Amino acid sequence: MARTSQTQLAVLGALSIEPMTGYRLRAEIVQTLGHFWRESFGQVYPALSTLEEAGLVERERGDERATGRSGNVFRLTAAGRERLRELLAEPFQPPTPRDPLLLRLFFGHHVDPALVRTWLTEALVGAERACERYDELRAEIEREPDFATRGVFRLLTVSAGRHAARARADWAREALELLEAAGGGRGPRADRDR
Amino acid sequence: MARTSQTQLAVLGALSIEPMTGYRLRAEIVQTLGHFWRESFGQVYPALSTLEEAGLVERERGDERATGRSGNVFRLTAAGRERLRELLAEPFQPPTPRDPLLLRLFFGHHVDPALVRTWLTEALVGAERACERYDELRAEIEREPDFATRGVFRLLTVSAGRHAARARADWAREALELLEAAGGGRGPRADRDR
DNA sequence: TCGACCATGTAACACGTTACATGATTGA
DNA sequence: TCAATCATGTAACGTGTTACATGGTCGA
Repeated sequence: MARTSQTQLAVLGALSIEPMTGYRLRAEIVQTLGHFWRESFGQVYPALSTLEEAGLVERERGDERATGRSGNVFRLTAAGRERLRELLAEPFQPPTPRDPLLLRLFFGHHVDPALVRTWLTEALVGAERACERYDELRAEIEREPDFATRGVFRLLTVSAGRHAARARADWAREALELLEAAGGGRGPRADRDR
Repeated sequence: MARTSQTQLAVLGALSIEPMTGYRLRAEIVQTLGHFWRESFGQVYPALSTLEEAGLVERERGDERATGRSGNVFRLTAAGRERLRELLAEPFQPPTPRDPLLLRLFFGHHVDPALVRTWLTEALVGAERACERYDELRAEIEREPDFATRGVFRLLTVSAGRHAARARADWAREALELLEAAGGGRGPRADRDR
């Protein structure tokens, strides 16, 4: 139940900014919420139908003939806006994430040290790049006209990403240094423990 | 395919440390990998059966009568150990996580500023507590006997959690200050935009 | 006219959680 | 003897991804 509403929350939220087609909705989610959220077409379209049945969004057909036209524009109804506020007010708990890098790293003694270094280097580079993108994003947002209303909150989500990326980069660098110091750094040496 | 192997990887990895029952396996995953991984019983038992059929793990019955005995102990076979190395060597890509707090925060202008402050305060407190737990964990690991082999890698995963928690706490504090400064800090004031 | 992109939807499948049914062992 | 904990497994459900089928529009 808490889970079901997550997609609805994202969809209602996105439509609260502007009415759009399902296709564009998905694109906006990728573009704007992309660094902390994701939805696939397979979720967006069914969600829109469900929300329509519940009277939370309205479909405006661009044209009436056959299937495959210039797109249905969905807009929030008053009930939908109310529902959005309700969902936002509901309690939520962050799920323990699954981090594939850490899972592998935990069993790092089973693999070639060079591979472990590759993992960490990739993580480092990725995190550094993410940092830069967040800085650019921040600059963009500060230039935007609607800064006073939504801008602050958007900025906060970017800042969260920035902090996380910075931390990840720092960690990866430290980890590389620590492995170097621990002496596992020289040459491939797969273990034969136990 | 990449996904299916994730659970197998976790199970094989855990069994590479020590043979155990499904129940204990799950408990170890919660305890030891808990800050970056999770598996439910509903996944662990089927995974064990699958792995057994594939000859990657062996089941040792504690006792032969009826169902519900003192438990089946599973141990890695040679093939299982090989498979673990294979899985570890396979490429992987970290999925975009879904952060329910950031999703809500992004639409924060729709809700009472006091609620937003609650969200951030909870995030701050939670992250600070996590930091402390990570520090304790580090101390524990450094005292352990098998530090030389697995210890380093375990330490790295703890350090990753520590960095992430620290970053989250810093971010939450900054966010609270920023909202305070932005003047949204005084009294409930739900928006009536658009 | 052709490819890129906009657009809609579904079906199959993979992944994961929760709840339930069942029973043994152990220590208070 | 009673509760807690160890232990096994499944069934139902919900969530989420991928691939496919289909067609419109628009600019090169």
